[in-house]
Amino acid sequence: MKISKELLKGTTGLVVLSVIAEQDMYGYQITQTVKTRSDSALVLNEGTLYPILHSFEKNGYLTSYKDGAEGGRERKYYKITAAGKLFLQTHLEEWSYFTSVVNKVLAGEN
Amino acid sequence: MKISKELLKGTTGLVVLSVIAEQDMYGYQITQTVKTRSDSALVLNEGTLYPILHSFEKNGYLTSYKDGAEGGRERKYYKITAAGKLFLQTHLEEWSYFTSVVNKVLAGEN
DNA sequence: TAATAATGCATAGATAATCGAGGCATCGAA
DNA sequence: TTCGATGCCTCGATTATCTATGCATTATTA
Repeated sequence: MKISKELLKGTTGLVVLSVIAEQDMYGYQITQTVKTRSDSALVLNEGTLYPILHSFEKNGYLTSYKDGAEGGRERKYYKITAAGKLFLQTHLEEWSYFTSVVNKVLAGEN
Repeated sequence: MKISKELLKGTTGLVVLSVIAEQDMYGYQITQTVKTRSDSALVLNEGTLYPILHSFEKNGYLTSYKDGAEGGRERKYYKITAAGKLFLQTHLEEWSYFTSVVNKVLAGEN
């Protein structure tokens, strides 16, 4: 199923930070991880991902370091910081609350 | 809890059509219904709502008629069409699928 | 071996949903 | 009579994301 891009707005940063929180990752790896886990329903465009990574690093939610995979080519890994974990926690709660509230409205409950 | 406006993007049309599907409503009534049901978490700005109503009417998902509440002031009511119901059904499924997929990625499942 | 696909990072202009602010009118209550 | 709530509407600004592009390396395959 194809998901309208408008629905995706606002969740991209959450998803990105969430997968990095599990383990250090580089950009391309993040796009593939998200794509695989979502059965290709969520596809992070590079034009969306890289600006987010840069802004998160600038805001102190991520740090980055270069590393080569056993003599292979160099990649830029991102690692979540304490501030990033706090930010993630806050936005996970926000996401949960948001979906419950929307579902409540859609269900016609008062 | 305050919800970031970015999260809201993409769900606004769905919410609007959903409440009108239950009963004919006028603009101001829609904002109040959504606000009440969401415990003030979702607030539809008029600058957001009215353009959506107009575009839905233009696209054939809604029709409108003027009516005065027992000699009271005139209001512009919106009514969902068959095409609107189909559109709603499709987007309800999309919303459901979207939240399940995001939750799956956030949960770290493969 | 040469072409092609996949990997990998990055930027720039265009798009579009929403916001914030404003305009205008009616109605009921203090 | 003034003010908050109701009621409809428009417009410019904001901003997350998209599409397209550029460039380099590595693996595959014809």
